[in-house]
Amino acid sequence: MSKARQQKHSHEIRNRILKAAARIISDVGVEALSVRSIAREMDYSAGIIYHYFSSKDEIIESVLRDRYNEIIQAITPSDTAMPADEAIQTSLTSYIENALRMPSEYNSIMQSASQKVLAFTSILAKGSQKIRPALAHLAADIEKGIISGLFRPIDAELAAQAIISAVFGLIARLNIEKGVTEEQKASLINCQVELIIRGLKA
Amino acid sequence: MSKARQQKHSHEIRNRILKAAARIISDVGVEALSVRSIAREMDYSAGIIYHYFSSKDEIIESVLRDRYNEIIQAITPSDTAMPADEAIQTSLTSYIENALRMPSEYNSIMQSASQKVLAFTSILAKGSQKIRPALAHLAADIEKGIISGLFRPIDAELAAQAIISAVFGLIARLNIEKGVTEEQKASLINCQVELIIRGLKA
Amino acid sequence: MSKARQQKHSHEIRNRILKAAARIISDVGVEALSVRSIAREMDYSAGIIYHYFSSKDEIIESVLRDRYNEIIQAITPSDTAMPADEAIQTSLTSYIENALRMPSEYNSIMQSASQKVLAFTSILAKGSQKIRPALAHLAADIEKGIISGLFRPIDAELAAQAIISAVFGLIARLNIEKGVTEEQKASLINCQVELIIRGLKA
Amino acid sequence: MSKARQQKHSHEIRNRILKAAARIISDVGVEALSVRSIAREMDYSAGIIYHYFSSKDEIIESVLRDRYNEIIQAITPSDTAMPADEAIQTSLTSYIENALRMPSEYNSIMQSASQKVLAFTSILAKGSQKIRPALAHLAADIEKGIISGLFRPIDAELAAQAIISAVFGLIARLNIEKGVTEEQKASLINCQVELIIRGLKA
DNA sequence: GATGAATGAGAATTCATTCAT
DNA sequence: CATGAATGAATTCTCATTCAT
Repeated sequence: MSKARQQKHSHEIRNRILKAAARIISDVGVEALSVRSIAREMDYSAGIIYHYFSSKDEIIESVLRDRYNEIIQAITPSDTAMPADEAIQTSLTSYIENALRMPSEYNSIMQSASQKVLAFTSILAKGSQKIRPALAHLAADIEKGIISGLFRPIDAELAAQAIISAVFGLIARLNIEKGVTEEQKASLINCQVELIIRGLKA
Repeated sequence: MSKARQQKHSHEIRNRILKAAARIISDVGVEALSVRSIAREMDYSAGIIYHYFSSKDEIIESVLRDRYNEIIQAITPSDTAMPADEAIQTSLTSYIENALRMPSEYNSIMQSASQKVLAFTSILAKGSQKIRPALAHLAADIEKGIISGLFRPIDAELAAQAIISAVFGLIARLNIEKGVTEEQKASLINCQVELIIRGLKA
Repeated sequence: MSKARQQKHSHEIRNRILKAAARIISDVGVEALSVRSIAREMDYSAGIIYHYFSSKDEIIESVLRDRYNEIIQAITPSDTAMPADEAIQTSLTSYIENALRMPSEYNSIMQSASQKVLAFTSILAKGSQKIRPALAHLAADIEKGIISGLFRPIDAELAAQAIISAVFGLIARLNIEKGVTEEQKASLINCQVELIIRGLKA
Repeated sequence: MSKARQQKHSHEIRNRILKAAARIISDVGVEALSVRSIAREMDYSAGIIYHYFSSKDEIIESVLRDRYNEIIQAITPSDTAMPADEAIQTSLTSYIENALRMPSEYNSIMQSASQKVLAFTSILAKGSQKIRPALAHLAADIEKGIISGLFRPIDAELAAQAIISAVFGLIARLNIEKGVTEEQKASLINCQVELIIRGLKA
């Protein structure tokens, strides 16, 4: 095999491992993920996994990072023409929808205290917007609202952090409490998003 | 030993077990709590724990329930004279302070999907205020604000649910992200609480 | 308390322990009998049991001995007027009925290889009839049959041993195989008893 | 290692596990068999056993089934020329001999009330000969005897069930009662087999 | 006489990881 | 590259027994 083909093959296997792990995490949660379960899912032996990853944690981290990126890509720079309040509402709503689509993963990601995971999930430190695009986008929208006079003057990054945390809280609880009706879910989401946006208003 | 003294002794051991469990949960989290670790912490044999509790889960549940009660007791019926916005600010702030004082426990409690734990932590279902005093108190304060004209008309229970979720989200992230300065913490809390209260205003 | 009363009391407690143990063995089998389960059943502490018995095995042995005696008392010296075949049929049938009434105990007794239990259950050694009344009675009936010309000449003790073993085998299997209908049970018993008696006939 | 060799190796280990388990069962009985004891016997770690078997029960069942098959293969369709009484005597005698060669296993098998084991040991239900070859063979021999006029008319399956139970009873007791001399053993076996065959005769 | 605390050994099972082949 | 054998430590829980009080 040529070096290129080998690398491609190697890459493929890595992906299969990640896919298998993702499926398991999605189905039964990170806690129930075992290296053997990945192997079983792939129809491979458990040992081989250590050829591609140095530990189970590395796999988990990789899966969670991917999912995280999928989820936060809902928060993107808004159409410049769109008023800030609408832009934020749109962003938050689709972020929430994304997150609710992968409950197990979202909670695993956002509740993880692992250094590796925090490396891409931490948002609260001052200046975090410099390394967290989603935070930066949200802060930018807030800033836009302030400039346009729609929102009251406020530290935009701080507000963005508080808002993302709030939204995270609602999603996390919705993912944990199983018995909530779809209708109630929608009401809660609306209520919280409205609360946030009104809270920003001048 | 007299019966009384024996009972006292028994009660003490139970407490020591709970304390040890609480310490471990606080140090390394519920996931890492094992019956053996409790025994080790107490310098006892593992078996004896089953003299006092019928299962590990019973211990966990007991610890978490206790901590939960400590934390939510911050949200109590407010002074009738106090304006609703102030009352809510006070409640939320001391709730947050309580929760930040036991980071590991708070997160364990609020992130637990166990039926036993959800039995006292679930808040999102419609009508939850009937069984959740803290939720009821918060909703009552919101209602008071609406009646007094301070707040806009809104479904008080729904708003209370959205607010508690929001606050939970911030606390949970603060507990997870270790490197946040105290100053930044305070700013975030202020910012979120203000956002919420302004969001309620008429 | 007078010495006599004390002894009486002590005797009563012993009996309560045995009763409790008997009930548990009957309900869930010897394997599932634990000292603690006895204590629970009696509403006493586990420790006290060791005041009255030196070990769990001693209790088991005592219970099994009692039950054994109840069961084999079906095999008693027959009415001298009754023909040997009838006498044996009567004996065996009521022995079987007794045994089927306490399935768990009977199997525990007869399947026990413990020295203590074998001390009263062993029947196969040559000369066992000298120490095993039931065996002696059965052998006597066989002898009677031989003398009366009803049965062929045969070593009566040996035949008695073979017969009791045969009957034990049927009972044991009936106790183990749960799905056998009452009708089938009766047929099997009849069939075996008839086989035995015809086998003895001249 | 080649695939073939590996498979062979794997097969060998499985066999070693089964052998070790069989040895322990033979020495101390099924009740005392533990996964750890197997591992100890093999000088292996306990965990590895779960590489080859999914549970302790699977091992037990496998051992018992194997032994059972070895034992009952004594009861096979008889030479058509041989008279029924001789055929049955031969069958039963070699069945007994087989069983006495593995006392502990035989008793474990026949005294087991586990569903898994009963799946191949139950014989008493009406119609069992359809699924139990040994029973069918014995019933066939009885039938042959009836047709040839050697035996009295009798429900052949029922008789076969009663007979196997009888023989089981004798074997079980012989296995339990250790002190019986070889001579006495032989006498008892002869006596019982003769009793049975005479019991069948016309 | 009676309690209940306490131990220590035992049970089955699972798992991440390593490594010879 | 890939396998599967193997380990060792971990898990919860049960139990007979002892003993101070």
